[in-house]
Amino acid sequence: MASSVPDRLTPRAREIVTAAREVLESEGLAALTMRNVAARLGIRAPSLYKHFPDKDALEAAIISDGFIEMAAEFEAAGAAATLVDLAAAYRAFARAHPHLYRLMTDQELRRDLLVPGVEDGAALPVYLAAGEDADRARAAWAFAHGMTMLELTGRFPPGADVEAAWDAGLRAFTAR
Amino acid sequence: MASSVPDRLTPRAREIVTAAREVLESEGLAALTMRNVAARLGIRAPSLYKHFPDKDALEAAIISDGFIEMAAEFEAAGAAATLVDLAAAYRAFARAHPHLYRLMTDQELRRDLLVPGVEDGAALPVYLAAGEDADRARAAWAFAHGMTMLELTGRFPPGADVEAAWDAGLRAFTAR
DNA sequence: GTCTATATCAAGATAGAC
DNA sequence: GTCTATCTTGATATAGAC
Repeated sequence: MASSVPDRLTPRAREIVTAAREVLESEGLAALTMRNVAARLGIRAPSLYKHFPDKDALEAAIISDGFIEMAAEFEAAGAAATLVDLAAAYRAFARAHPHLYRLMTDQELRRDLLVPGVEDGAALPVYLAAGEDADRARAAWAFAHGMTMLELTGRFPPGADVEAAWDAGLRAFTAR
Repeated sequence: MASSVPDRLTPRAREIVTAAREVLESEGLAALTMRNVAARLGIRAPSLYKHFPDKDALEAAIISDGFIEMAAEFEAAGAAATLVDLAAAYRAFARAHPHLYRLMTDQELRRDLLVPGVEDGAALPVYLAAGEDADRARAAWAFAHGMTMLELTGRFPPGADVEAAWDAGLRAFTAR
């Protein structure tokens, strides 16, 4: 069933965000330029500025979508999802969208440009799964983020058992 | 007491690395350009290419130094250092040299350009402190890296108790 | 070891016409 | 909503003289 929630963006702006997302995911962050986004739509870069004030605004639109989708993945894990469940969803999201993940998490965040509430929407399930212990939730998030980044950047040595490292960390965080 | 180990670099190359390191640490990764490095030495960018084949080689020299210094910090924590001790040293290093830390850890690593062994030299103390359990060592590293990056990029919400999050994670990893 | 001159490329953004 | 033309800036790197 299709969603009937009205889009926060105009139809043309939505097309631009879609194109930008495609450029990002297929060619990486360095390729996310106004020229490349425009080219994917068959237009010229200056035309984009009639729909977004600058590149930061376009990036923020992509990032907001990312948080909304991440929150949806967490919700799909169920209201009773454990930290282990959420870690699996988190890792799957990052592996499915590695460049988007880095855009969302690996730099300063222009919160003033985001759709209000999207960051909290993704964080809340983790907080709940951590027994409403904010410190534990942040530590578990840091572990997942660290594993994800080291995995995405190829920092573990060749032959390292990444699955086993995830398991070892999750065991630590869920031991009693 | 001064070290008597002969430098792997020529004297002029060492001066260039020092200048590059100063640019990086004081102005950030985006400012680490051949022009800026040269300017700090009072020369022009093309002159640098008589000492380093390209920018990647210069960056690799900085990164190699970083690993050597990180290993030295771990050694200063003693042969019986625990994961908690090493985490404190790791965090202190990252906070003292945030831009260097990101250069070292937050991207693909050109291992072919590094001084051989420097990466392992920094990793070994963690492996030992983790009871020679490679999976546990990698998980603990990921936690420390994730906390460090989230801290450096300002991703925790204002008012978050970062110390408490570190403690919560370290407690998890050292619980029995 | 450093210089000038230059090649090459590419980025974000604006003005103003259509 | 898109265009062309342009501004401004700045990056890595090479050739060849001194």
